[in-house]
Amino acid sequence: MTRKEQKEERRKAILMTALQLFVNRGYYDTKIADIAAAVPMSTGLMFHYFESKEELLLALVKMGAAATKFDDKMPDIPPEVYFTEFLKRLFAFSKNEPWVFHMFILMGQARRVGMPEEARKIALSVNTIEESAKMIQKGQENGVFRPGDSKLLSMCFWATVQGIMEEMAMHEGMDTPDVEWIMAILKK
Amino acid sequence: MTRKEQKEERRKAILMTALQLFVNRGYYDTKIADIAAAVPMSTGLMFHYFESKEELLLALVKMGAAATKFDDKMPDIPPEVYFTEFLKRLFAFSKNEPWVFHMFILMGQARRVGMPEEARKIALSVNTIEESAKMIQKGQENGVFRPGDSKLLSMCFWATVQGIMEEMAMHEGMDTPDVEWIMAILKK
DNA sequence: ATTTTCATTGAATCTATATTCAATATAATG
DNA sequence: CATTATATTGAATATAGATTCAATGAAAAT
Repeated sequence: MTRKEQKEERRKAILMTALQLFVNRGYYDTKIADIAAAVPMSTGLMFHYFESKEELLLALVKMGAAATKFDDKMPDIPPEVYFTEFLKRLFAFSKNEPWVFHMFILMGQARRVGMPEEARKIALSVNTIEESAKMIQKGQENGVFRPGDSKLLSMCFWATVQGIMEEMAMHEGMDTPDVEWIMAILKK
Repeated sequence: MTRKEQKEERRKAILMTALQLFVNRGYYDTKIADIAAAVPMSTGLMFHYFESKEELLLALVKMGAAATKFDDKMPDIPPEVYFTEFLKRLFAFSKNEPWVFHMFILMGQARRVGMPEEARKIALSVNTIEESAKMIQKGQENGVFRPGDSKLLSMCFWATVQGIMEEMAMHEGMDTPDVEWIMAILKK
Protein backbone atom coordinates (compact mmCIF):
# COMPACT_ATOMS: atom_id res chain seq x y z
CA MET A 1 0.00 0.00 0.00
CA THR A 2 1.40 3.33 -1.09
CA ARG A 3 1.96 6.09 1.35
CA LYS A 4 -0.82 8.24 0.00
CA GLU A 5 -3.24 5.39 0.43
CA GLN A 6 -2.00 4.86 3.96
CA LYS A 7 -2.62 8.48 4.73
CA GLU A 8 -6.08 8.31 3.20
CA GLU A 9 -6.89 5.31 5.36
CA ARG A 10 -5.73 7.02 8.47
CA ARG A 11 -7.71 10.11 7.61
CA LYS A 12 -10.83 8.04 7.26
CA ALA A 13 -10.19 6.35 10.56
CA ILE A 14 -9.97 9.74 12.21
CA LEU A 15 -13.11 10.94 10.51
CA MET A 16 -15.12 7.92 11.55
CA THR A 17 -13.87 8.08 15.11
CA ALA A 18 -14.61 11.77 15.35
CA LEU A 19 -18.06 11.30 13.87
CA GLN A 20 -18.95 8.78 16.49
CA LEU A 21 -17.60 10.87 19.33
CA PHE A 22 -19.18 14.10 18.13
CA VAL A 23 -22.54 12.39 17.97
CA ASN A 24 -22.23 10.60 21.28
CA ARG A 25 -20.72 13.38 23.37
CA GLY A 26 -21.31 16.53 21.36
CA TYR A 27 -18.75 18.59 19.51
CA TYR A 28 -17.52 20.73 22.38
CA ASP A 29 -17.26 17.91 24.85
CA THR A 30 -15.17 15.88 22.48
CA LYS A 31 -11.55 16.88 22.95
CA ILE A 32 -8.94 16.40 20.25
CA ALA A 33 -7.15 14.22 22.78
CA ASP A 34 -10.24 12.01 23.08
CA ILE A 35 -10.40 11.47 19.36
CA ALA A 36 -6.69 10.78 19.22
CA ALA A 37 -6.91 8.25 22.04
CA ALA A 38 -9.81 6.50 20.36
CA VAL A 39 -8.21 6.22 16.91
CA PRO A 40 -5.60 5.60 18.44
CA MET A 41 -2.71 8.00 17.83
CA SER A 42 -0.92 10.80 19.62
CA THR A 43 -2.67 14.13 20.02
CA GLY A 44 -0.04 15.93 18.06
CA LEU A 45 -0.38 13.66 15.09
CA MET A 46 -3.98 14.68 14.62
CA PHE A 47 -2.71 17.97 13.29
CA HIS A 48 -0.73 16.19 10.63
CA TYR A 49 -4.06 15.04 9.21
CA PHE A 50 -6.34 17.94 10.00
CA GLU A 51 -5.41 21.56 10.49
CA SER A 52 -7.73 22.01 13.42
CA LYS A 53 -10.67 20.57 15.25
CA GLU A 54 -12.94 22.81 13.25
CA GLU A 55 -11.47 21.56 9.96
CA LEU A 56 -12.21 18.05 11.09
CA LEU A 57 -15.83 18.91 11.74
CA LEU A 58 -15.94 20.74 8.45
CA ALA A 59 -14.66 17.72 6.55
CA LEU A 60 -17.39 15.61 8.10
CA VAL A 61 -20.10 18.12 7.39
CA LYS A 62 -18.94 18.40 3.79
CA MET A 63 -19.14 14.64 3.42
CA GLY A 64 -22.58 14.75 4.96
CA ALA A 65 -23.66 17.52 2.65
CA ALA A 66 -22.46 15.62 -0.39
CA ALA A 67 -24.21 12.45 0.73
CA THR A 68 -27.42 14.23 1.62
CA LYS A 69 -27.90 16.26 -1.54
CA PHE A 70 -31.51 15.86 -2.49
CA ASP A 71 -31.94 14.26 -5.89
CA ASP A 72 -33.43 17.01 -8.00
CA LYS A 73 -34.32 15.08 -11.06
CA MET A 74 -36.25 12.37 -9.24
CA PRO A 75 -38.17 10.17 -11.71
CA ASP A 76 -41.93 10.37 -11.42
CA ILE A 77 -42.22 8.28 -8.34
CA PRO A 78 -45.36 9.30 -6.42
CA PRO A 79 -44.50 11.60 -3.50
CA GLU A 80 -46.18 9.47 -0.86
CA VAL A 81 -44.18 6.47 -2.03
CA TYR A 82 -41.01 8.50 -2.12
CA PHE A 83 -41.26 9.70 1.47
CA THR A 84 -42.44 6.35 2.76
CA GLU A 85 -39.54 4.58 1.11
CA PHE A 86 -37.13 7.18 2.33
CA LEU A 87 -38.21 6.65 5.93
CA LYS A 88 -38.11 2.90 5.65
CA ARG A 89 -34.61 3.00 4.28
CA LEU A 90 -33.43 5.54 6.81
CA PHE A 91 -34.69 3.44 9.69
CA ALA A 92 -33.29 0.27 8.19
CA PHE A 93 -29.91 1.89 7.67
CA SER A 94 -29.94 3.29 11.14
CA LYS A 95 -30.17 -0.18 12.56
CA ASN A 96 -27.36 -1.59 10.45
CA GLU A 97 -25.13 1.18 9.18
CA PRO A 98 -23.94 3.37 12.03
CA TRP A 99 -22.30 5.67 9.53
CA VAL A 100 -25.50 6.84 7.88
CA PHE A 101 -27.19 7.15 11.21
CA HIS A 102 -24.43 9.16 12.81
CA MET A 103 -24.06 11.37 9.79
CA PHE A 104 -27.73 12.20 9.77
CA ILE A 105 -27.53 13.26 13.38
CA LEU A 106 -24.32 15.21 12.95
CA MET A 107 -25.87 17.21 10.14
CA GLY A 108 -28.75 18.06 12.42
CA GLN A 109 -26.41 19.12 15.20
CA ALA A 110 -24.31 21.16 12.85
CA ARG A 111 -27.28 23.23 11.81
CA ARG A 112 -27.85 24.49 15.31
CA VAL A 113 -26.81 27.71 16.93
CA GLY A 114 -23.55 27.53 18.74
CA MET A 115 -21.83 25.35 16.18
CA PRO A 116 -18.80 26.77 14.35
CA GLU A 117 -20.05 29.22 11.75
CA GLU A 118 -18.65 27.68 8.61
CA ALA A 119 -19.75 24.15 9.38
CA ARG A 120 -23.15 25.49 10.26
CA LYS A 121 -23.43 27.34 6.99
CA ILE A 122 -22.64 24.24 4.99
CA ALA A 123 -25.04 22.10 6.97
CA LEU A 124 -27.76 24.71 6.46
CA SER A 125 -27.01 24.90 2.76
CA VAL A 126 -28.38 21.39 2.29
CA ASN A 127 -31.85 22.66 1.88
CA THR A 128 -33.82 19.52 2.50
CA ILE A 129 -36.90 21.41 3.63
CA GLU A 130 -37.19 23.51 0.49
CA GLU A 131 -36.50 20.59 -1.79
CA SER A 132 -39.00 18.30 -0.10
CA ALA A 133 -41.55 21.08 -0.17
CA LYS A 134 -41.63 20.83 -3.94
CA MET A 135 -42.41 17.16 -3.80
CA ILE A 136 -44.97 17.72 -1.07
CA GLN A 137 -46.65 20.21 -3.33
CA LYS A 138 -46.87 17.56 -6.00
CA GLY A 139 -48.49 15.28 -3.46
CA GLN A 140 -50.96 18.00 -2.62
CA GLU A 141 -51.84 18.42 -6.27
CA ASN A 142 -52.37 14.67 -6.48
CA GLY A 143 -54.77 15.02 -3.58
CA VAL A 144 -52.77 12.61 -1.42
CA PHE A 145 -51.23 15.11 0.99
CA ARG A 146 -53.14 17.52 3.15
CA PRO A 147 -53.44 21.13 1.97
CA GLY A 148 -51.51 24.01 3.57
CA ASP A 149 -48.15 25.73 3.27
CA SER A 150 -45.94 23.05 1.77
CA LYS A 151 -42.79 24.47 3.31
CA LEU A 152 -44.37 24.42 6.74
CA LEU A 153 -45.49 20.84 6.21
CA SER A 154 -42.01 19.96 5.07
CA MET A 155 -40.55 21.57 8.16
CA CYS A 156 -42.86 19.55 10.43
CA PHE A 157 -41.95 16.37 8.64
CA TRP A 158 -38.21 16.90 8.93
CA ALA A 159 -38.37 18.16 12.47
CA THR A 160 -40.04 14.89 13.34
CA VAL A 161 -37.53 12.75 11.53
CA GLN A 162 -34.60 14.60 13.05
CA GLY A 163 -36.07 14.41 16.52
CA ILE A 164 -36.78 10.71 16.25
CA MET A 165 -33.28 9.97 15.01
CA GLU A 166 -31.83 11.81 17.95
CA GLU A 167 -33.99 9.96 20.41
CA MET A 168 -32.85 6.74 18.80
CA ALA A 169 -29.24 7.82 19.17
CA MET A 170 -29.81 8.61 22.82
CA HIS A 171 -31.52 5.36 23.76
CA GLU A 172 -29.90 2.78 21.60
CA GLY A 173 -31.78 -0.40 20.94
CA MET A 174 -35.03 1.58 20.84
CA ASP A 175 -37.63 0.39 18.35
CA THR A 176 -38.13 2.40 15.20
CA PRO A 177 -41.58 3.95 14.97
CA ASP A 178 -44.13 2.92 12.39
CA VAL A 179 -43.46 4.84 9.20
CA GLU A 180 -47.18 5.50 8.82
CA TRP A 181 -47.23 7.56 12.02
CA ILE A 182 -44.87 10.02 10.48
CA MET A 183 -46.48 9.93 7.07
CA ALA A 184 -49.71 10.93 8.81
CA ILE A 185 -48.26 14.41 9.15
CA LEU A 186 -48.34 14.71 5.38
CA LYS A 187 -51.20 12.49 4.35
CA LYS A 188 -54.76 13.66 3.99
CA MET B 1 -37.41 48.42 47.71
CA THR B 2 -35.41 46.37 50.19
CA ARG B 3 -32.01 45.08 49.34
CA LYS B 4 -33.09 41.48 49.15
CA GLU B 5 -35.76 42.43 46.67
CA GLN B 6 -33.22 44.37 44.64
CA LYS B 7 -30.99 41.38 44.54
CA GLU B 8 -33.87 39.17 43.52
CA GLU B 9 -34.72 41.54 40.67
CA ARG B 10 -31.17 41.57 39.46
CA ARG B 11 -30.98 37.82 39.62
CA LYS B 12 -34.06 37.56 37.48
CA ALA B 13 -32.63 40.01 34.99
CA ILE B 14 -29.53 37.88 34.67
CA LEU B 15 -31.58 34.72 34.30
CA MET B 16 -33.76 36.18 31.57
CA THR B 17 -30.80 37.59 29.70
CA ALA B 18 -28.91 34.33 29.94
CA LEU B 19 -31.95 32.36 28.83
CA GLN B 20 -32.26 34.43 25.71
CA LEU B 21 -28.57 34.23 24.90
CA PHE B 22 -28.30 30.52 25.59
CA VAL B 23 -31.19 29.88 23.23
CA ASN B 24 -29.99 32.23 20.52
CA ARG B 25 -26.29 31.40 20.51
CA GLY B 26 -26.07 28.15 22.40
CA TYR B 27 -24.65 27.55 25.85
CA TYR B 28 -20.99 27.25 24.96
CA ASP B 29 -20.93 30.19 22.61
CA THR B 30 -22.45 32.44 25.22
CA LYS B 31 -19.65 33.85 27.34
CA ILE B 32 -20.21 35.11 30.86
CA ALA B 33 -18.93 38.43 29.55
CA ASP B 34 -21.66 38.46 26.88
CA ILE B 35 -24.36 37.93 29.46
CA ALA B 36 -22.85 40.58 31.71
CA ALA B 37 -22.68 43.08 28.86
CA ALA B 38 -26.29 42.40 27.93
CA VAL B 39 -27.73 42.73 31.43
CA PRO B 40 -25.73 45.09 31.76
CA MET B 41 -23.19 44.71 34.55
CA SER B 42 -19.51 43.96 34.95
CA THR B 43 -18.28 40.45 34.34
CA GLY B 44 -17.04 40.11 37.88
CA LEU B 45 -20.38 40.99 39.37
CA MET B 46 -22.01 38.02 37.73
CA PHE B 47 -20.27 35.86 40.29
CA HIS B 48 -21.87 37.80 43.08
CA TYR B 49 -25.20 36.44 41.83
CA PHE B 50 -24.26 33.03 40.50
CA GLU B 51 -21.38 30.84 41.56
CA SER B 52 -20.55 29.84 38.03
CA LYS B 53 -21.82 29.69 34.50
CA GLU B 54 -22.96 26.17 35.12
CA GLU B 55 -24.92 27.24 38.21
CA LEU B 56 -26.65 29.81 36.09
CA LEU B 57 -27.68 27.21 33.57
CA LEU B 58 -28.72 24.96 36.39
CA ALA B 59 -30.94 27.63 37.91
CA LEU B 60 -32.66 28.05 34.57
CA VAL B 61 -33.11 24.35 34.03
CA LYS B 62 -34.54 23.98 37.53
CA MET B 63 -37.04 26.72 36.79
CA GLY B 64 -37.88 24.99 33.55
CA ALA B 65 -38.28 21.66 35.26
CA ALA B 66 -40.60 23.15 37.86
CA ALA B 67 -42.68 24.88 35.19
CA THR B 68 -42.82 21.83 32.99
CA LYS B 69 -43.87 19.25 35.55
CA PHE B 70 -46.61 17.27 33.94
CA ASP B 71 -49.85 17.50 35.87
CA ASP B 72 -50.40 13.98 37.16
CA LYS B 73 -53.87 14.28 38.49
CA MET B 74 -55.35 15.74 35.33
CA PRO B 75 -59.16 15.77 35.47
CA ASP B 76 -60.91 13.53 33.00
CA ILE B 77 -60.35 15.69 30.00
CA PRO B 78 -60.26 13.51 26.87
CA PRO B 79 -56.69 12.88 25.72
CA GLU B 80 -57.18 14.20 22.20
CA VAL B 81 -58.56 17.43 23.63
CA TYR B 82 -55.75 17.64 26.12
CA PHE B 83 -52.96 17.38 23.53
CA THR B 84 -54.73 19.64 21.07
CA GLU B 85 -55.22 22.32 23.68
CA PHE B 86 -51.66 21.95 24.84
CA LEU B 87 -50.33 22.57 21.36
CA LYS B 88 -52.63 25.51 20.75
CA ARG B 89 -51.52 27.14 23.96
CA LEU B 90 -47.88 26.39 23.39
CA PHE B 91 -47.97 27.99 19.94
CA ALA B 92 -49.98 30.94 21.19
CA PHE B 93 -47.56 31.48 24.05
CA SER B 94 -44.62 31.18 21.75
CA LYS B 95 -45.87 34.10 19.73
CA ASN B 96 -46.47 36.33 22.72
CA GLU B 97 -44.44 35.13 25.68
CA PRO B 98 -40.79 34.78 24.76
CA TRP B 99 -40.14 33.34 28.18
CA VAL B 100 -42.19 30.20 27.72
CA PHE B 101 -40.87 29.74 24.26
CA HIS B 102 -37.24 30.12 25.21
CA MET B 103 -37.63 27.92 28.23
CA PHE B 104 -39.13 25.13 26.18
CA ILE B 105 -36.20 25.25 23.84
CA LEU B 106 -33.61 25.48 26.58
CA MET B 107 -35.01 22.36 28.20
CA GLY B 108 -34.67 20.58 24.90
CA GLN B 109 -31.09 21.74 24.49
CA ALA B 110 -30.24 20.81 28.04
CA ARG B 111 -31.29 17.22 27.47
CA ARG B 112 -28.73 16.72 24.77
CA VAL B 113 -25.32 15.15 24.92
CA GLY B 114 -22.54 17.60 25.54
CA MET B 115 -24.45 19.71 28.01
CA PRO B 116 -23.16 19.93 31.59
CA GLU B 117 -24.00 16.70 33.33
CA GLU B 118 -26.07 17.98 36.22
CA ALA B 119 -28.22 20.29 34.13
CA ARG B 120 -28.73 17.48 31.68
CA LYS B 121 -29.83 15.12 34.42
CA ILE B 122 -32.41 17.54 35.69
CA ALA B 123 -33.72 18.28 32.23
CA LEU B 124 -33.99 14.57 31.54
CA SER B 125 -35.76 13.99 34.84
CA VAL B 126 -38.80 15.83 33.53
CA ASN B 127 -40.18 12.74 31.99
CA THR B 128 -42.67 14.20 29.60
CA ILE B 129 -42.54 11.22 27.29
CA GLU B 130 -43.42 8.68 29.96
CA GLU B 131 -46.14 10.84 31.43
CA SER B 132 -47.76 11.58 28.09
CA ALA B 133 -47.57 7.92 27.20
CA LYS B 134 -50.08 7.21 29.96
CA MET B 135 -52.52 9.68 28.53
CA ILE B 136 -51.91 8.38 25.03
CA GLN B 137 -52.77 4.94 26.27
CA LYS B 138 -56.08 6.27 27.53
CA GLY B 139 -56.66 7.72 24.08
CA GLN B 140 -55.93 4.35 22.57
CA GLU B 141 -58.41 2.68 24.89
CA ASN B 142 -60.99 5.26 23.84
CA GLY B 143 -60.28 4.28 20.24
CA VAL B 144 -59.27 7.80 19.31
CA PHE B 145 -55.52 7.30 19.03
CA ARG B 146 -53.83 4.83 16.77
CA PRO B 147 -52.61 1.55 18.29
CA GLY B 148 -48.96 0.77 18.93
CA ASP B 149 -46.33 1.27 21.63
CA SER B 150 -47.62 4.30 23.50
CA LYS B 151 -44.16 5.33 24.60
CA LEU B 152 -42.91 5.28 21.03
CA LEU B 153 -45.91 7.33 19.93
CA SER B 154 -45.25 9.74 22.73
CA MET B 155 -41.62 10.03 21.65
CA CYS B 156 -42.64 10.81 18.06
CA PHE B 157 -45.09 13.42 19.24
CA TRP B 158 -42.59 15.23 21.45
CA ALA B 159 -39.77 14.95 18.96
CA THR B 160 -42.02 16.75 16.53
CA VAL B 161 -43.02 19.46 18.96
CA GLN B 162 -39.44 20.05 20.04
CA GLY B 163 -38.21 20.16 16.47
CA ILE B 164 -40.88 22.60 15.39
CA MET B 165 -40.22 24.90 18.30
CA GLU B 166 -36.54 24.96 17.42
CA GLU B 167 -37.26 25.75 13.80
CA MET B 168 -39.47 28.55 14.97
CA ALA B 169 -36.70 29.88 17.16
CA MET B 170 -34.30 29.78 14.25
CA HIS B 171 -36.51 31.56 11.74
CA GLU B 172 -38.46 34.03 13.77
CA GLY B 173 -41.71 35.27 12.36
CA MET B 174 -42.37 31.83 10.92
CA ASP B 175 -46.00 30.69 10.93
CA THR B 176 -47.04 28.08 13.43
CA PRO B 177 -48.14 24.83 11.84
CA ASP B 178 -51.70 23.57 11.99
CA VAL B 179 -52.20 21.71 15.24
CA GLU B 180 -54.04 18.97 13.40
CA TRP B 181 -50.94 18.08 11.43
CA ILE B 182 -49.17 17.13 14.61
CA MET B 183 -52.19 15.50 16.16
CA ALA B 184 -52.28 13.27 13.08
CA ILE B 185 -49.30 11.44 14.52
CA LEU B 186 -51.48 10.29 17.39
CA LYS B 187 -54.93 10.15 15.89
CA LYS B 188 -56.41 7.11 14.22
C1' DA C 1 24.14 2.60 1.86
C1' DT C 2 22.98 7.23 2.11
C1' DT C 3 19.92 10.61 1.82
C1' DT C 4 15.43 12.48 1.80
C1' DT C 5 10.83 12.41 2.98
C1' DC C 6 7.16 11.47 5.81
C1' DA C 7 4.96 9.59 10.26
C1' DT C 8 4.96 9.87 14.96
C1' DT C 9 5.55 11.33 19.68
C1' DG C 10 5.31 13.96 23.99
C1' DA C 11 6.34 17.94 25.89
C1' DA C 12 6.19 23.09 25.48
C1' DT C 13 3.32 27.07 24.10
C1' DC C 14 -0.51 29.89 23.50
C1' DT C 15 -5.09 31.49 24.09
C1' DA C 16 -9.61 32.18 25.40
C1' DT C 17 -12.47 32.62 29.25
C1' DA C 18 -14.07 31.41 33.59
C1' DT C 19 -13.13 32.73 38.09
C1' DT C 20 -10.99 35.44 41.97
C1' DC C 21 -9.68 39.53 44.28
C1' DA C 22 -8.37 43.99 46.11
C1' DA C 23 -10.19 48.36 45.88
C1' DT C 24 -14.11 51.65 45.80
C1' DA C 25 -18.77 53.30 45.84
C1' DT C 26 -23.27 53.10 47.67
C1' DA C 27 -26.73 52.07 50.75
C1' DA C 28 -28.49 50.53 55.37
C1' DT C 29 -28.16 50.78 60.35
C1' DG C 30 -27.45 52.48 64.88
C1' DC D 1 -22.62 61.10 61.60
C1' DA D 2 -20.01 56.81 62.03
C1' DT D 3 -20.01 52.13 61.11
C1' DT D 4 -21.07 48.16 58.86
C1' DA D 5 -22.75 45.55 55.05
C1' DT D 6 -23.49 45.05 50.31
C1' DA D 7 -22.92 46.19 45.31
C1' DT D 8 -19.82 47.06 41.82
C1' DT D 9 -15.72 47.36 39.02
C1' DG D 10 -11.67 46.16 36.32
C1' DA D 11 -7.62 44.06 36.53
C1' DA D 12 -5.06 39.76 37.92
C1' DT D 13 -5.06 34.71 37.97
C1' DA D 14 -5.94 29.98 36.76
C1' DT D 15 -6.81 26.43 33.67
C1' DA D 16 -8.33 23.56 30.14
C1' DG D 17 -7.44 22.31 25.91
C1' DA D 18 -6.07 23.49 21.10
C1' DT D 19 -2.04 24.02 18.62
C1' DT D 20 3.08 24.04 17.68
C1' DC D 21 7.56 22.12 17.70
C1' DA D 22 11.95 19.82 18.14
C1' DA D 23 13.41 15.30 18.21
C1' DT D 24 13.13 10.36 16.63
C1' DG D 25 11.91 6.43 13.90
C1' DA D 26 10.63 4.25 9.64
C1' DA D 27 9.94 3.95 4.95
C1' DA D 28 11.05 5.42 0.08
C1' DA D 29 14.17 7.12 -3.25
C1' DT D 30 18.72 7.61 -5.12
